[in-house]
Amino acid sequence: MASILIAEDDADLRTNMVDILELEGHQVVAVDCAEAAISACQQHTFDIALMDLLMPGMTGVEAISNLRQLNPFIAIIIVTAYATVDTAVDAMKKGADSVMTKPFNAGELLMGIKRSIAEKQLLKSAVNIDADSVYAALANPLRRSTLKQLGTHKQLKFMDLCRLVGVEDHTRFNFHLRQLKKAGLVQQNESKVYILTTTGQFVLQNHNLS
Amino acid sequence: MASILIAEDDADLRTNMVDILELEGHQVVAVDCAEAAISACQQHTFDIALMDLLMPGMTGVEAISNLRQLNPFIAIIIVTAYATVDTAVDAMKKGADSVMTKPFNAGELLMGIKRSIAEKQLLKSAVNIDADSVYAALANPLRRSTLKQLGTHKQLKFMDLCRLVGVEDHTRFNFHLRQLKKAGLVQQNESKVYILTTTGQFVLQNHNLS
DNA sequence: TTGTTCTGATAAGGAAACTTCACAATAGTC
DNA sequence: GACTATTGTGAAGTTTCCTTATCAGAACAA
Repeated sequence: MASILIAEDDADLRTNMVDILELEGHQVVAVDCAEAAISACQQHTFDIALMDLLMPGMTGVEAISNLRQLNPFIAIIIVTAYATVDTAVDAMKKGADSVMTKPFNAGELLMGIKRSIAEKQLLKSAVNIDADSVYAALANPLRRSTLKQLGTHKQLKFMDLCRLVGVEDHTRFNFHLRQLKKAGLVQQNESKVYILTTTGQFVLQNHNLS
Repeated sequence: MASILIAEDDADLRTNMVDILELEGHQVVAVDCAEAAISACQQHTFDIALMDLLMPGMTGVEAISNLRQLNPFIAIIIVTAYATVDTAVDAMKKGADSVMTKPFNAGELLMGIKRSIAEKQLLKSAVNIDADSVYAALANPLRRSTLKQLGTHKQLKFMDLCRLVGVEDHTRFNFHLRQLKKAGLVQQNESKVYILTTTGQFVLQNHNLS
């Protein structure tokens, strides 16, 4: 199913995790420290990395930036016995996708894996958008403003949108609106009202347009 | 100092927090539910929102998307007595900037505020970049590739960079490199080697270029 | 030295983006 | 029906972006 990397210095727990995940049909590579995880990531692109927090050498959290540099789309789950709210928050701030507390049973492990895959799936689909046309569309402040207005007002008629953005020449605005449509960020619903597409919503959320 | 919004249904704790923060010179607005916090955010732009998790009506986490839509740069701290690792991770996934556990003393509260301000400061400085030129620069796949290569190799000479990106015509590549320089994403150090600027590094981290 | 590669400036021409103007079709209003 | 605001299309024209070609100084090897 998924390609999973495990970094865990406790040999017993490690083999246990490998067994659980392989039994479920996942392809697993297990190592005993963060440095080995990084080099493993250089040779194979994993879907998920389960990183123990405390290991000899680098911690799991410290390795996050390295792993993500090698593979931007890897889901990183920090696993630790000594999880407090503070350590969990810190791990998330540093770029972890989730935090699991030891001990956990097989069901909890598989559930965590499943959820991470589902969450990454959203991002994967958003990456399939045409970066060229999206960036070109965002290069214009008028179009960024249009996207933002559509984000707040959800659905708007042509002239209302035009006035909100502050363009007096409607035909000029029409040009930019068509550019947004062509880039796949904006669409018209059945009653001709303009709304954001799903990619448009994604872009709006992730790009902090200014 | 900072403009802070507090949403907390426990009246005693609320006035206590207000006292602590006002004593430190902050400007504080306090409300008793998430809905009131949202409407307060419509009338004033706060730097920080301290949101209780469990309140009558909407939870603090549920309000996050509303608050952030009204003010993309607000730092949202979820405050709760019943914080587990799971609830903290969930809050972070939903867009919280940090999670604090009750009870806390004045020092912990002020420290949390201070840290959030510092972290947001980084983002604020990155927002000062000229969005027009940055997006225009990113609109070209050759330039995105150049940025990525500079991100991994840290510093590169002109021809090495040119070959890595896969352009045979160096003068054409030179054009795009200059565009990147003009957009403030790339610079040359004292020995003429090309490196990313801080804004370049920021863009590379936050934009998941494809 | 001579030649070669690296690094870059400049100018010309084409392609794409953007604006503006002119003109319709439609819908709603009196 | 007459009138107006809305929602477009299409064709100039202008500006900006991008490519290509030419040349030239600097670094470096033989």
